[in-house]
Amino acid sequence: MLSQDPTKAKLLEAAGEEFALNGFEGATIRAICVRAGVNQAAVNYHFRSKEQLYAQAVIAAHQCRTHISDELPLESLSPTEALRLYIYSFLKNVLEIQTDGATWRSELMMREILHPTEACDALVKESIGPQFERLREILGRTCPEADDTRIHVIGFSIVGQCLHYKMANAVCRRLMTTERYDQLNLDYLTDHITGFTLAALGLATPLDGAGSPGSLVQSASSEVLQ
Amino acid sequence: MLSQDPTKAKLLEAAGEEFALNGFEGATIRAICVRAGVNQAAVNYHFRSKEQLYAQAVIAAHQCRTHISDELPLESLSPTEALRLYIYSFLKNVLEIQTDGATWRSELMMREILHPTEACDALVKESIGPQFERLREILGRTCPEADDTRIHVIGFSIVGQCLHYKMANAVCRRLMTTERYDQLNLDYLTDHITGFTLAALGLATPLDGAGSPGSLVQSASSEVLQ
Amino acid sequence: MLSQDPTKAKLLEAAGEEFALNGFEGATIRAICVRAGVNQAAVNYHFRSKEQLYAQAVIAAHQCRTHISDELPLESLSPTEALRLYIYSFLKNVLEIQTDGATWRSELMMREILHPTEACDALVKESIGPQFERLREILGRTCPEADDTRIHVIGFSIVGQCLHYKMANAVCRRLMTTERYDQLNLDYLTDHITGFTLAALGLATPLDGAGSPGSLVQSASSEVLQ
Amino acid sequence: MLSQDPTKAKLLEAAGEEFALNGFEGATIRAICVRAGVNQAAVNYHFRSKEQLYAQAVIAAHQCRTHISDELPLESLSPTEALRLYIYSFLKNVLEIQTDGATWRSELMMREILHPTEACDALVKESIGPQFERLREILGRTCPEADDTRIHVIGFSIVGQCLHYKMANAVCRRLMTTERYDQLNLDYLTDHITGFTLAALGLATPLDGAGSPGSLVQSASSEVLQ
DNA sequence: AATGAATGAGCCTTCATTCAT
DNA sequence: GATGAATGAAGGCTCATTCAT
Repeated sequence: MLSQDPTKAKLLEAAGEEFALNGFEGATIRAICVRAGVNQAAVNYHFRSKEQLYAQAVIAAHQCRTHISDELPLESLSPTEALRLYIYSFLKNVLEIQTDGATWRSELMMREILHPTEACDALVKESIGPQFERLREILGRTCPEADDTRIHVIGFSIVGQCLHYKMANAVCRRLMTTERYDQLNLDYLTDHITGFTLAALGLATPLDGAGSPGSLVQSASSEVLQ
Repeated sequence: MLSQDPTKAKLLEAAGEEFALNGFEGATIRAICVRAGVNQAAVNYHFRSKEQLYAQAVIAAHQCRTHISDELPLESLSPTEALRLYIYSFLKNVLEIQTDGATWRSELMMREILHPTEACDALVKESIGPQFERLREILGRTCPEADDTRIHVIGFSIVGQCLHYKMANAVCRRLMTTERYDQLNLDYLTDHITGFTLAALGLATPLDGAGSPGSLVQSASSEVLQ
Repeated sequence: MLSQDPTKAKLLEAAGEEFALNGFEGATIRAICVRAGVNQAAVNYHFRSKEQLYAQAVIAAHQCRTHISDELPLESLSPTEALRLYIYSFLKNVLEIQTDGATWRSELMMREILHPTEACDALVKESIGPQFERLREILGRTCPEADDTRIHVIGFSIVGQCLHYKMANAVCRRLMTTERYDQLNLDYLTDHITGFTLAALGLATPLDGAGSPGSLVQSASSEVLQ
Repeated sequence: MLSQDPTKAKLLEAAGEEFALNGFEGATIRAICVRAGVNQAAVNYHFRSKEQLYAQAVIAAHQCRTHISDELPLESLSPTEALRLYIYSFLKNVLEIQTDGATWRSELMMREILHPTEACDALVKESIGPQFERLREILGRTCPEADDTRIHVIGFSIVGQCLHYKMANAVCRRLMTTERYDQLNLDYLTDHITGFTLAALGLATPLDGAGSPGSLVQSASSEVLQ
């Protein structure tokens, strides 16, 4: 999928995992090559340096992610339904409740977002940008009178709410009791963020804390946050 | 304030800046000691290891931050006003539009939040926890019917919106034109997040994008995001 | 001339330049192949190893040099004239005041002379030896009573004087002012070494420093040492 | 003598030997440290890099050499005697027929002379320059009418003759039979070069090859060239 | 209490070489 | 015959740490 060359592909995969786990400085070429099962000199042969391997790994990682735009028929839904579906899909991606259970792609992206390198441009252009564009389309339909800047900050409010559970996961866990924290599964968070947002946009009744709106999405999984 | 020992204090300050700038692995003891103007062996002498220096530096850093709870008389305000003041204060802290212009304390906290170490417990207990508790008090008054879990996720929604401009700053910048990005100063963001949140809670009219509610806080500064 | 195989020839040429410039250890196979415009594996394919490439390059290099014995009709000259012509020709070769301006062949020979490898035998046998033999013939005519050992050391005295300006060029330059150093062109050195040698052999009046003997060789060039 | 610091001194000594033996590129820091019996990281601690270690080693090496100017009372001798003594001393130094038998200092100097680095300036200024100055003083007395340039080239003729047996030793050996080469001991070469030079300067009868002038210097050694 | 010197481990990179095609 | 891919070994260097003072 990424490359016909098995060595290069193995290296990108292994590098992604190591960089996600230990960061750029913390990861070592030796560990990457051991994980990939290739010779240590292969990194400098296929990529010129550790830096370039990192950049390529980041780009390769997000190219493997499932894009929301690919799987969601947002146009055929009402804005309300589309928004809920978007948030659900975004959360699922972020919390990486996915098929293969590989959690490192999101980790790598979070690192890149917080401390951008030269790979950030490509990441935004090819992955984050199009994904955010889908959100702006939805919001454009729900808030026809908002200007472009306001559409952006509304989008950021939505994305920020979702990403918080990835970025500040450790803090969230420590701020709650274990029992309460365990309630924060995908459905609960989807309901909350969707309800919060729709109410803010005037598309639903404000939160009163009495109950949660029914979930539009049938989800068999109720995994808690990792 | 940090320590009676000048060498130790200098070391903690220098370590905080280096760790914030380069991360734990990227920062070197040599650079820290050069910055602090002390001998390289001093780190292992005063602290036992690089790890412990990092932990102490994190704790020392957030002890210097101005706590919202210290400066805001939230009890004497209406819930709406208190919330706006909280968001304003939080954003100002996060965006580090502060007196000394030292941006490294927030950087260090973001690193610790995203990749928690043993210092995370102390950070939450002594700094983030009390701060979040103030928010929960405000929310408890505005949403008397919400249970504790819901109070938490509402709090996370607020905090997540604010932190997004710190965490994903590089991405936000790339998703907008420079002109629009430059609009996102402290006042604008305070207005937006406050309005978004109040509407979600039924304390204000929903956003329609037509205009921004007037600012409760008189702010002389209109600094854009760094 | 060197080889029918164009790849092999290009490799030898490129290797000679790289080895001359950086020495055996300093030169890399990659740089040689880049310069030759061939694949990196070609060296180990055509030659067995870096060592053998070096040896072949040294031999190939001195095979391209113009031999004094080829261009000088020493037999038809008086011993005095022959000696002057030999010294002139030797100096010209050493100082590499030549047509193509390629200075690397002499460099390579100097390296081999100072730190002989297995290529030294061939170098002496095929290039230096015959050239020295011509000098011995001349000296045999001027010093008929000298034994073979003395002929050798007289020859070494002549060659040593000439080579000094190649070998210790950097030192000579630093021992003189720039103006005086610039006087040391081919004619001046030919006159000096010839006069010095002829006087030592009783074939001319001793040096008194008053002036230089007229040059037998008409030289249009007055290049200074490089 | 070089330094009070034992590690630094050991390192300079070992580095000199390794660099003399294998050249800058060929010598490895590991071998140097093994020879010096110190840790490999000591090189980067005391000197900043391999380059600077090399430069310091060259300077340190020639500072240990016995200066002709220190041991020869040239002023009390006739010019002829002084010249012979100078040549004898120079040859002894070059051929390194010395007490400790350490041949590496001359080797290192030859390398630096042929391929000068930044250490060359110091080498000329502190070691070669003063030594050559003594020769110029002697020549100034024997050739009162020669200008400065001519004094220099006469000096180069003398030094060139001597150095040839060091620089081109391998070639000399190959150009002669072993029996004849073995005749070239210190006395023989001193006699030859002195006679050759004195005759060239009109201070002795020209060479006729019949015999060698008696040696002024009583030498117990008759070592052949190494 | 504090420091210059020294160290073992490990880093990234480059080397000459070989392999599979 | 010739080459892109891959490799084991070693390179110089930097790291956090410890030692002796």
